[in-house]
Amino acid sequence: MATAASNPYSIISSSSMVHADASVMQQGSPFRNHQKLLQSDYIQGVQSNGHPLGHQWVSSLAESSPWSTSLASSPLEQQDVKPGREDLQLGAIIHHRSPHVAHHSPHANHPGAWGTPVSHGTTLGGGGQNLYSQTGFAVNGMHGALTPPPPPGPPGPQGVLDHGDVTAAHHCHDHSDEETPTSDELEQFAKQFKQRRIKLGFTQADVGLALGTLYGNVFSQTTICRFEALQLSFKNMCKLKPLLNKWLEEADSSTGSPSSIDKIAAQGRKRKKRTSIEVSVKGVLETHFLKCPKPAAQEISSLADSLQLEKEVVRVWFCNRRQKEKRMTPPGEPQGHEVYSSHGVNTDNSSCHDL
DNA sequence: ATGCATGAGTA
DNA sequence: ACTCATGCATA
Repeated sequence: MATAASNPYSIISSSSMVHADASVMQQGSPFRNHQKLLQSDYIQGVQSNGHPLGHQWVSSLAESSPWSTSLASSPLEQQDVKPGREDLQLGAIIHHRSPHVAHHSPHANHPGAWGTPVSHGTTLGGGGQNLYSQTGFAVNGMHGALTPPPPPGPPGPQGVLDHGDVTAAHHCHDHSDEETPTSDELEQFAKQFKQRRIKLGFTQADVGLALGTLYGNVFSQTTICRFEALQLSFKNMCKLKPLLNKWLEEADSSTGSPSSIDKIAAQGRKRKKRTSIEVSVKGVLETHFLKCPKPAAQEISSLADSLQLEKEVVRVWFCNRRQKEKRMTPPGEPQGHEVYSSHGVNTDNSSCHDL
């Protein structure tokens, strides 16, 4: 009975055969002062021909993540090292980094330097790809023949995005970091990255696509956004940083290397419609989360029953909640500059029994 | 920018 | 079944 409040998997067969040319890509607009009406920047899923290029990017990078291991409070979470298995995916165009095994970092970082004044209302998020089959973007707006975004004139109107070094601007950030960066470095890099990205006139989505075009790893606007906002795990940040760093160099120099056009086809995937959970229900869930972040299966069932939600929805909610809590920007807390030494995410598997 | 969702890898 | 990386769809 509880399965009534959800829609079945929406079968969207909107195979919009937009024969729109790639020139419609307006991503190269110098400046989108009009922060509105561009929610669909490139909804023209240029699928001139469905290249059945089926390949997947398995990017399972595992690096040591000295995150909360400084205060001798966390034994370890997912410390795992799998040396040497990065770009053996689809024969990527380039091979970066060397599979150095076990590079433990001295991690002089403190797990409490993650305060970052992110979340400004820049709101130039490009929006999203509304198609399940996002295929062949012929060429990116990088140095393609399309739209080299002219650098905007405004001399640094983004005052807030400026450097806000905690101590001093002394560390040379021109290192091609082969090593695990510290939290501070990541934070600093993220800020600078966003700043430069905006200056260059690229959207987060553009960057994600460019990464795919350049290195074979496509990322969505979401990921880029979360990177800039430091809303990823330390490990994840470390993984993405080199890629974004390279992109910065490329975008900056924009040397005349004809970008390789290797594109990926998309695999049709029917996704469940996003369930909207009412605020009141969310409140209940949060309350339960505080009591027990890891409820047992049966408890989830009963919870779902009382809330009239699918069990799966509740389960996923808790999973996402835990992830959110693990991220560096604690939920509900205004990203200021506060040191939080206690990441009270109890990792114990003890499920609270409350029936 | 973020909420809900998927899936690979793992315990 | 969980974690973790990632993203579609949405606010």
